[in-house]
Amino acid sequence: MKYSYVTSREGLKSVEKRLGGESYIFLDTETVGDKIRLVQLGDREEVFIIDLFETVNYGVEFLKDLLGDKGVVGHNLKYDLKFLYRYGIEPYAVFDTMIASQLLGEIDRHSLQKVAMHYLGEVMDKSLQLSNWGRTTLSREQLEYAALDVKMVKDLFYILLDRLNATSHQEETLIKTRTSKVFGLKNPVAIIEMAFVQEVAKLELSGICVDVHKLEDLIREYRRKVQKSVMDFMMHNRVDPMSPKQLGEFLTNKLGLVLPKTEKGNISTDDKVLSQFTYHPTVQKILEIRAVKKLLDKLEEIKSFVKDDSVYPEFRQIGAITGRMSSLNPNVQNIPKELRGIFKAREGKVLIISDFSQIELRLASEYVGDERMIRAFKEGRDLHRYTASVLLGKREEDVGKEERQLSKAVNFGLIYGISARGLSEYARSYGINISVDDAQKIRDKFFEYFKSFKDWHERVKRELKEFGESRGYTLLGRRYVAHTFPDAVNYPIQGSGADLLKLSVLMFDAEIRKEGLKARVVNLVHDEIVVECEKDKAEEVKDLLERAMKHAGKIILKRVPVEVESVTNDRWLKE
DNA sequence: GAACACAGCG
DNA sequence: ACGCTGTGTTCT
Repeated sequence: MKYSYVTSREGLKSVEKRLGGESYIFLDTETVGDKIRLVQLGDREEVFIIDLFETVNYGVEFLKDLLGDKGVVGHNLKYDLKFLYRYGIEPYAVFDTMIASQLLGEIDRHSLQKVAMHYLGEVMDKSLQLSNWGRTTLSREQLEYAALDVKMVKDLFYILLDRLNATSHQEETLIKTRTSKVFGLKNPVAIIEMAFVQEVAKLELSGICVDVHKLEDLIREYRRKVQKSVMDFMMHNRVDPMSPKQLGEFLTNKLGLVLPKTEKGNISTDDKVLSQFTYHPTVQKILEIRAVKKLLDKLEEIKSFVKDDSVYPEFRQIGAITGRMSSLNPNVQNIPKELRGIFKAREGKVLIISDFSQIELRLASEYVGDERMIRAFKEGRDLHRYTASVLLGKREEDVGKEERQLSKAVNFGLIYGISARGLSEYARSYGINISVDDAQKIRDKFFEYFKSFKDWHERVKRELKEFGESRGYTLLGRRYVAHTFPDAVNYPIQGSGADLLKLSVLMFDAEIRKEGLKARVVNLVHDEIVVECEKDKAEEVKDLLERAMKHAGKIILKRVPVEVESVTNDRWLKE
């Protein structure tokens, strides 16, 4: 592959001449600390390696102009985009070969090395990746290495694009997007995932502001509490209450409790088990210590990642096999509700917190096409109450709190493939005692009424029996393969939820740009979007966010309406 | 360092 | 029960 090393204004001129007319180009970067050293740009035949240490300001200006109206193709572009955004460089559209490989699901690791091996049969030498990219004069080997990644991405692009387009799902609304037009991409899930790479890059750059004073106060308070309680407990019982093994033996041998076994044969001491023995003050003490300890752990996790009053979590765009994102360092998707108040809007700003109500049940009824449930949603009914009235043969207004709770379990059970035994156990944890037989009757009644769910479950069971797997697509066309019944009923629903959230964020971003407003997404939690914006724009941004979510809802769900609930607050609390 | 138990969220 | 991640203990 031909490459040239560009270190001057004249060099950039010839890059402009060569690439200026392209609608998309192949891109990679090599970075040193928080700076970009090289930006490699290529077309089908040639690679230009632009040295930003040599071309400094005018190099950056050049890239802003060049990429502003172009698509870029790269591998793991979130990484490159975060650097480019910091320089004010923003490509018009994005195609990521790593995401493409993840969507195709043919391999389970997606480094450029692995993807190139699988789709091209190429062996890549990565030994120069960690070489010194900060040295004044780069070696010939380093430049060749820098050019090679771009060549590999180019070869992969055409193959992956074809493979993604080879699926049948189409969605007119999405075919009109930048991503689709620039790359000729027609697969709707790929269209949203490619565009979403830019959203994740921005999300990671935004971070979330933390009330550090409050955080530190709470840590001090909880640490004192835990230390004292653990000391007391050990003095009295000569057992470490934080050790499940010691605790299991102690509770069985000294207190005479009959505890169930875990899968591996250990004595189970989890909260669910212990909560049945709360009449015992020692057990109560253990539960109290744990309750404080788990909060303390979470606070310390957050604190360890604070940098000038914010945390900057990493988000994995396709973190779960269903297509959901995951979050880490710190994980901001599992913050206990009572601690969310330590996250706040930055000075002069507010947070807008919007979520979809009962979204999985809505998606499930759309997915299976259950006429009765769809009608109930259209009529704006309280679904759990409605189900209870059906199951118990009562009027909706006569359904009690516990009865509604039981129906909630049944409704969720549909999505998770619950058994009669599972339902009976679940009900017990809510203080409702029903036998396995009764649970079976309730289940039967549910399926008799919501017939499409029965057909669905039977179809899935048949597929599993016959083929050992159940394959299918989410509402937007995301592929999945499941090997167990619970997976097979859960994946399409959870996956459709992921489709919906991602599309919502994209539509919000598009609207924000169109209106020339400033607002940024600071957290995403499966069915919830948290946005930060100036106080005096809060109303406008909130309306826009709700409209975007509802619009996305209409695209993903053709028959079932979605409902969105929003709160504006200076902290991450729904009050 | 891996495996397990536990616990938080949707 | 389905999907995740983090912490701590225990074992190899």
